[in-house]
Amino acid sequence: MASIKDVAAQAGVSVATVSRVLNSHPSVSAEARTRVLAAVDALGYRPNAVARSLRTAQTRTLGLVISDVLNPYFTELARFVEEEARALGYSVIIGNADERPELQDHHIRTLIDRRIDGLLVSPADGGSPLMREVSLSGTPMVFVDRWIPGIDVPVVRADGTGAVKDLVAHLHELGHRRLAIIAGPAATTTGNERVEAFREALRELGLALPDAYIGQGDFQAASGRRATEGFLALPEPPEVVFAADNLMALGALDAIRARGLRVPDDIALAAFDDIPWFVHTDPPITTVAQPTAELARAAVRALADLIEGRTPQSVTLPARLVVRRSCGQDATDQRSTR
Amino acid sequence: MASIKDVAAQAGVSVATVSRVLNSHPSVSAEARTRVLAAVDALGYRPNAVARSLRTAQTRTLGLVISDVLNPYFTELARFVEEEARALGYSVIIGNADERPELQDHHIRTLIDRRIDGLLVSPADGGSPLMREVSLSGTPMVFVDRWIPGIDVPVVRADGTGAVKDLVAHLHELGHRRLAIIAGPAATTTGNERVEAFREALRELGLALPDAYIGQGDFQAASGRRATEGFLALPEPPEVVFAADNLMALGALDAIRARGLRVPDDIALAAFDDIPWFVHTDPPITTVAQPTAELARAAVRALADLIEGRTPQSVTLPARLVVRRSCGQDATDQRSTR
DNA sequence: CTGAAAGCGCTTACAG
DNA sequence: CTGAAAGCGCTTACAG
Repeated sequence: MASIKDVAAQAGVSVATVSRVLNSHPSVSAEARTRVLAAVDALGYRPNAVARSLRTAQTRTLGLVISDVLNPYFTELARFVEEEARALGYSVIIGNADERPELQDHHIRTLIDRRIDGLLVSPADGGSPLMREVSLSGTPMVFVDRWIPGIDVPVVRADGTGAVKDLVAHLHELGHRRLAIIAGPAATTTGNERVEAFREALRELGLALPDAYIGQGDFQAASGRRATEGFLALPEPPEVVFAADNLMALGALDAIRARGLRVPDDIALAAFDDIPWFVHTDPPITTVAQPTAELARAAVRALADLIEGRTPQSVTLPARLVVRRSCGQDATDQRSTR
Repeated sequence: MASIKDVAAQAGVSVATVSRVLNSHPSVSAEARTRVLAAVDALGYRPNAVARSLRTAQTRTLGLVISDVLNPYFTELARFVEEEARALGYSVIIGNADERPELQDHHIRTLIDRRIDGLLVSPADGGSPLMREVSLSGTPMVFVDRWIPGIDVPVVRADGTGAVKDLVAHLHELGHRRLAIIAGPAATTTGNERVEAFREALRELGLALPDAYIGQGDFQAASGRRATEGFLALPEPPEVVFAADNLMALGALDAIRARGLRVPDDIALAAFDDIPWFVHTDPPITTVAQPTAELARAAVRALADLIEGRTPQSVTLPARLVVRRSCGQDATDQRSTR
């Protein structure tokens, strides 16, 4: 592969001049510029990003550590993150933690070793010592979706409180009184917040959330299945199951089917996170939808601000309720809402 | 961030010795090793991967260019690719082409500029000049899933011929005679092969595949919707629609629902690519499943072989039919197959 | 076993 | 406007 030296030789100038042309430095004669550009073209020269990074101490690369790529919510988030980063001139390297703290740390390590300019993370757990260390070390860092109390970095996330309240009101209107939730890991903020929003919304309607109606999940399908099996084995099973993410909802559906029950006739189901497939499940699933694209964009912008020395903003965007048919519907409202 | 110089100073040795310890070079005294390790620990030193890459001319990084991350098939592929790569000591950087050739080229460029050790690609189109150039330039490269005739690199893919034949036999048994397909882009190998396998299977049963029953899609949901609308508007609509990937099947479902028709009573539906949600759609969808994990592993191994100077192997793995309920079922076979 | 030195491919103050 | 030189943080032949 041709190096800057080859280009300099071919153009009959110094490597300094080649570098100036490549970086559009103003003080280069038109003639030198032409000769360099011709040489670049002739040799098919491409600057070595590794060398450039070593010299400039910046990689124009962002690290994105997400808890589970297979979760469509995070896949979508990752896609929009890359899109916005590209628009701002950054590449992004994704690290998938598979909801495993040690894998998360592995990726953070690797990313830091590669000297990424900044880190976007949706922590898989309550936060490892490494994550705290990284934030303290001055590496620009932003939390997206999930965050860790006590680590002082900008947070870009959705607030589901209002939407969960709307959901509970919707369920109440449909006559449901025994509502259960499959929670995410207690160590994650989203795991907690969704349960608390749910509990609070129930309380306002004078409904209780007994412990037996709180299933402990880990945002993965299998845990949704297990939790739902637990609910169904109860002497008085709930009338509604609310899964705190889309994968646990998938598991819940599995469990309900396996029991030979039907949604919403035998039991209602709602989920957090809207995904394209929810329109086509049997029945279409009522969900709390997050503004994924906007979250991704705001997170990237906050990180770029931090990297480039501007003041970053924490952002909280509201989630919203999308009513479909999985919780039942009353006779007066036969239209299905997309 | 501490550099190798700091470690050397702290340990009272030269940077050469530090480097040797870090790379477990045999000829280092036990005492020097201890001192270096202690210094590394004290300083929290991590080698700068950028500098190391510049010096060694290798990045221990693989590039993976996929045509669409939002397609669950590719998401899963990417996940397993990263897993296997990690096991072999490589990181992977994913480039998402969104089925757009120019975006694909952008990612290939960026990846090459970063001097990745090898490139895994599932081409979004018939292959750009750039892709050919890269393969010729000696950059280790392997095609996965899709490939480009005339570019001589190892190919790791699934062969759907047998499974498509099984599918067509299944459809024929259920009494279906008018079968349509939503094809992928003609420029992609998977786009072509699936149509050809389908056509051939029909031919063997004495059935024709009229042009009107071949919808042109692009592996995205919207195209599946359009193609299906076209089929349904035909004077004699097909009895079965076979979508050549899972996203077009999603679009087909959209179109069928919008028309107020039901699957499989009014029209049957089958798809290529199995994904977890197909179990929970209404009805569960009959598909041709690819051995995604095995494909990913074989592709990474082939690429590592190429990079490390061994002889890589092209691999073709069979896909298999998974029968569910979206094509109807006869009275004697009431069990639903997972 | 160890260190001084060269060099990977760039960028950038410095001097002219 | 231009070039020689230093230096980013490593690794590794070479000499001892």
